[in-house]
Amino acid sequence: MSDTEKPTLMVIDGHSLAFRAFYALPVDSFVNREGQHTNAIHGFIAMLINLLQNEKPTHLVVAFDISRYSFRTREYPEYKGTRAETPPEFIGQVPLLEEALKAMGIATISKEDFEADDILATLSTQGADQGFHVYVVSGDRDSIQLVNDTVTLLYPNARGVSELKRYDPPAVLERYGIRPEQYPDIAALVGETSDNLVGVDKVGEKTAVKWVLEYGGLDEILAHADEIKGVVGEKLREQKDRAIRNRKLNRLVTNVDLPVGPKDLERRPIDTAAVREVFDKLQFRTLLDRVLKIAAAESGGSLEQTAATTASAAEPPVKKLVDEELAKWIAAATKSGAPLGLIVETADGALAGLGIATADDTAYVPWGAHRPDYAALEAWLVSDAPKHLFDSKRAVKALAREGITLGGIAFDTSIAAWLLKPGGKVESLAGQIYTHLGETVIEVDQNQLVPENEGLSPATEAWYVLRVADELAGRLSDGSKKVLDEIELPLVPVLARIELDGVAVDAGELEKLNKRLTERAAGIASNAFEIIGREVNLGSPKQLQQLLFDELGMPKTRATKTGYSTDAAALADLQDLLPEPHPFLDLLLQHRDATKLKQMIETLEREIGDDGRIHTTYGQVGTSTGRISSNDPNLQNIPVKTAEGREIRAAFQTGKGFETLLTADYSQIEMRIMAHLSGDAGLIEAFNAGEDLHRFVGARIFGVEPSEVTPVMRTKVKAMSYGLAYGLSAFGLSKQLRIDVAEAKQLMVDYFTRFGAVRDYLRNVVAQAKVDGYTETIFGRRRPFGDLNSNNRVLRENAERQALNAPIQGSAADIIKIAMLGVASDIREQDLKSRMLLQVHDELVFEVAPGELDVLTAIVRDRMGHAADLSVPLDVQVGTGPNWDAAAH
DNA sequence: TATATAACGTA
DNA sequence: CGTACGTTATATAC
Repeated sequence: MSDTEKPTLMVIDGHSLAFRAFYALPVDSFVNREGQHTNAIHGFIAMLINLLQNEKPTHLVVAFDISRYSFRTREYPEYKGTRAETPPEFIGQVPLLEEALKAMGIATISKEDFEADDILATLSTQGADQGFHVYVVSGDRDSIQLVNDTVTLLYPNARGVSELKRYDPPAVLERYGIRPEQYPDIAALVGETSDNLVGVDKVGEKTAVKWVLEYGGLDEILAHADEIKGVVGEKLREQKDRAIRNRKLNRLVTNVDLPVGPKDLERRPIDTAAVREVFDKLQFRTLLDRVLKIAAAESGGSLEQTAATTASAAEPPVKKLVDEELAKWIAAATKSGAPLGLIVETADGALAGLGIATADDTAYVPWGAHRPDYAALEAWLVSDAPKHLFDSKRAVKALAREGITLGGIAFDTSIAAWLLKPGGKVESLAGQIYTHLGETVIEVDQNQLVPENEGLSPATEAWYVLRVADELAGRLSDGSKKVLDEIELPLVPVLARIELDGVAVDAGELEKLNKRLTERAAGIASNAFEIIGREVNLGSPKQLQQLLFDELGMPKTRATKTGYSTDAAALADLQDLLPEPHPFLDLLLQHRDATKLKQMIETLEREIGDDGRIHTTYGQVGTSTGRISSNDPNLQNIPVKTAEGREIRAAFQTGKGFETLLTADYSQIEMRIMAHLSGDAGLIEAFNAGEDLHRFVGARIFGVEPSEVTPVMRTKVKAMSYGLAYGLSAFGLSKQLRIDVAEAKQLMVDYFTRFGAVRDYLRNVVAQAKVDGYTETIFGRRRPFGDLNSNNRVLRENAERQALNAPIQGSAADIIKIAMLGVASDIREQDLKSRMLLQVHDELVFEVAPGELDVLTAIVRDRMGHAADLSVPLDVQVGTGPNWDAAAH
């Protein structure tokens, strides 16, 4: 058998290389979405891939230590005794690595009472005997003793595991000047710090090598110990026991009784599905590509062929269809009643074409100026015939602009992916294809004016949507499916309608306010500059820090990542710490106030459309709790607290042809949800009493009559109540109320004495989430958590507060969404002209058509008030007025 | 030219 | 050391 035909056995020391990788790669750069560190796994797999490609082992195994105890620690308890505690970030990585290896078809092995090195020694010896060429991959120098003509050691260099140095006998000779089997003698004399094996004093590598070369080996050296002169000789004679002990411990066992031999370790095929799953969990995209490539190459075909076989089918060719052909195609495609994939191609928001797909056929419909006969298509679009979409709201809007009301929205891959992983990255379709199908498609760079590559046809995209939808649907829990079907999908057209309608804004009012603020800001700035004797950029925290803390020498309050905070709270603290208030600080705050409002106004002005209205975009898939968000512009953070801020709000007005604005908001919805979820009798009574909540609670806590609750008491109780749902601490409460921690603590104690079930509930939510790994809203919306059992206190406690808050905030989000659906449905059925304009988490704003105020008010009260059946009533406050501010109550 | 940070508006 | 968002200007890294 010639050397090239020899099978190659590769045995890898799992722990030592995972550890090397751990220290070679930055911990913080490799954290998956669950907060699990993955740097060691990443480094290990990357190394392994290189080994597979370069060395092409036919037989492969990774050996792991079972624990840090072995026969060696029994014989010599100090062995490896200096090893520090395992770094917390390393914990958990080995089991995941083993999982990844399993998916890759790579055997792992471990043996009670032995170290991985002994397994390496045994298998490499057996392998050499059985005609293998053997590679030993280890970060433990003791493995050098295994090297011979058929056994090569691959040893990581100082730079980590990306490069492995190859040690064959000549390389060992060059590095150490000895034969491989002599290495343990050297190590025995010198000692091994990492194993806590102390060597002979004064003997270093050079001396040890010299002796070994002179006498042949440790036994011979000790036999001739008397001949060795000087202090080293003395030490050797004194401490020869150390060397003997070391030599005993560093001799690797070559006859460990293993359940498998080299021949059993033939590489198995890579399980691409399992690899996808594990690597997805680890978020190893690049590595996944590389492994799949190897899998493709190894399964005999080219990558393309393999991709095609792993896919359920190859992309069907795209047919461009119009008129009669299109009508026929649709008739055939819809015959079975199975859902079709639908992609609405847009150019600047306008409809440009449609891609439609069945499981094995696709069609593209151009939507140019000329569209002779699309009746069949339009009928299908409007019908209830099920359609699966990606980003359905965008599609609904584009079609609505063409006068087509899309019906049958049966699935949206964006929403489904979000429900599975709320708060996760919102992916493009190409991203979803990659993440959920593991296939790579060409993606057009949205930032490029003239794209250099052509993306998929919308028709092909529609085909992929069907496949992604199948994949996602299978992973939705029953609760999530219900949330998707009964809340999120029906909400799509409602939100689309709100966005299309927009809200009327008085640009003139905004302009006037802007002018006033501009002058004000300039005045404040020049006053401020005069006080400090120079100009600074008041909008630059950096320059402010320089001025306040360096030049003016003011006391530093809260630290930030890059220095010290100059935010409003910090400046207030600062003002208190100074012997007398510094006028600059006050001016700075006023300036911030004015410029902030100014910026907001300018943003809004830019967003006013040709119709004189602002059309925000609602984000249905961005938040981690289930709320919707608003952007371009954000209409959920329009000022309300200050008088000047409310002037901005007042610029949102009743549009032409409408009678008034109507606002409706839930009062204390989160507290009500807490009362419901906790079943706290006191809190439930508070809400049923119909009295001012904070007054009622204050009376209980302070033991007075409701009428005797002072404003200070009420403020404290209010802060406590609101803080509850956020996981507020005594420290935070004291900070907010500017009282001492002891008083805050007492307040909390008193609160929970009266409302103990609330505390029990909040505790239980977190405890349950720790077990389940997720929280659930009243309606079954889930939010997963990874850090609840983290060893990192900051991560864990953050996750705990999030878990505590999620069911409360999320249930409130569910409730207002259900209310929106109800109101929209009634408006539609009663054919009202009034319309919903805004949603601000617990508030809805409507534009009321002439004569519809009473009926709309009734609908809104009813639908909002009965959106959920809680053990406390849902109180809805309604107000009307010519503008948003005036309509508040 | 893109990304991070600090700050601040809302519920 | 209180949850959930989006937007801005400035500063920094590229």
